Amino acid sequence: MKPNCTDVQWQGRAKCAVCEVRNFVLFSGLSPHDLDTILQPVDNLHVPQHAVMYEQGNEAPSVYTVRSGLIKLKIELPNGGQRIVRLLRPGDVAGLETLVGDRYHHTAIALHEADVCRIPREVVLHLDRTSPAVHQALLQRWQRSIDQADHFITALSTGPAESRMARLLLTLGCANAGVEFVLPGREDMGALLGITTETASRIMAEFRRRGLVHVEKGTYVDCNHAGLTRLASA
Amino acid sequence: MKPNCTDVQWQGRAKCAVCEVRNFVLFSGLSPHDLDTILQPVDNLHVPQHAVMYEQGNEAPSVYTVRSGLIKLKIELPNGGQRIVRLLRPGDVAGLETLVGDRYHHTAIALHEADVCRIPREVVLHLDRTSPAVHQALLQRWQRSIDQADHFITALSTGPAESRMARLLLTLGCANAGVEFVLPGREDMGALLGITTETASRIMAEFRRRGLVHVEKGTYVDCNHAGLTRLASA
DNA sequence: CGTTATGTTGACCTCCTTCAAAGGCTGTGG
DNA sequence: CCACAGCCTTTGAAGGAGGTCAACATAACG
Repeated sequence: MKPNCTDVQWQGRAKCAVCEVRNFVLFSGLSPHDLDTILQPVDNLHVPQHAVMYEQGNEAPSVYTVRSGLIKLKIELPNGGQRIVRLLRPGDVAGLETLVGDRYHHTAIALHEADVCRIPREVVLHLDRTSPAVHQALLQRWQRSIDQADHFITALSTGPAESRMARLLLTLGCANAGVEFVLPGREDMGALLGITTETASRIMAEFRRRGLVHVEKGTYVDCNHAGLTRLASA
Repeated sequence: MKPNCTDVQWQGRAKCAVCEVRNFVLFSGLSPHDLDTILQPVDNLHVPQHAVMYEQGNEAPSVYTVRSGLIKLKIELPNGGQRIVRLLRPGDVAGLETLVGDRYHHTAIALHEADVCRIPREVVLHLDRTSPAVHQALLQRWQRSIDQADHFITALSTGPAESRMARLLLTLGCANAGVEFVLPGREDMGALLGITTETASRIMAEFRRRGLVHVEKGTYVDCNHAGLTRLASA
């Protein structure tokens, strides 16, 4: 039996007042006092790579905000497969469906080691009612989810596999400079683009041969932004 | 020059108090008095088939609720093509992005003759702030958009074209009984599924040969629900 | 140092696109 | 009323893109 290193780990009560991405996330409109009193029940969690935050169909007691890392939201397909429908980065919110329903609609898994805050639905509902700023921020997150879903349809599910892969790399933050960014495994790429693992592998290999991407030492990726952009719009 | 029968036509001020789908749409929580006073600026519009309600990138002054008919939301692709990212039926809302931004994110076109109510963004924003019921209804519509987008990714953009087409027909309300429902043109089917018009045509022809659907006199469609369901989960 | 997941590559075949042409439906004008 | 144009749909043939199955390599991990 493996050491249980894929379990979500509790890091303690969140210290929202000093949170470095607070202005970025949901509670930018709250006063320091509100932060201390209202946000008591917020937990600060560390999510190791491949750990499951919550599962599709389960009771949904909490909303999560991403502080660092990368989270994938996937949906199980009737035929046993799976499809990733969203990628969440710092500042994004997961589990908003809890505000209008009682079940999670996706399974949330960390693609890359992440830190998240777990907020009970009641806290969010209360803030939504009492703080116009939080309310507005919520609407914005909701809209952001929609925009991202649209992007998955138009950019990652449309056209030949090669173009989609180029768009995925650009979406992941692929820049000319050797900026480190998370490169998902081939299987996840397949689930993101609606293609098979083998095809994902072939395309990545081809990109490497053509000098469109250089992968060094794991996740350190260097890529040809211009070349990928050309492919993306084909 | 054709008679301009594809322009959106003004039908007069909306009479929300007697609207037959009111309980279905946004304002189910309002008192009759509120309906009369607050909803003054709401217009009742008739949208002929193929008419454009609004266009992607344009200034977004209004939200629309669908009272009857079928609306498609499409996005222009960089390479000149287009992709339909959502289908709106009675009770659905279009243009919610106006509440957090100032541009429409899609082009909205009637797939089938429709009746809609046009509501100025300020009215919706005001009601969102003052009526908890409307506020909750708004959140639900937002979530519904997300669920539909997810459905487009998992059901209409995943797997072989034949399965996707089966899922599309089921999504459109294809039932065993000879229920009348709107059958989009082949080109729209292609834009819905991310396949070419020819492939859409071929698959529909094949479905007809196999007795999975019967099309009589235009839009009157009879289909084999069980058979389509089998294909859909393949 | 074997064992197991993950990535790569090849061969083959199916599915889908592309390009092209023909058929059918509708509206318009003679 | 018919002829014709225009649009949508259907169908064909050919080529390419991607799926499938299988073998192998590489890397992670006990």
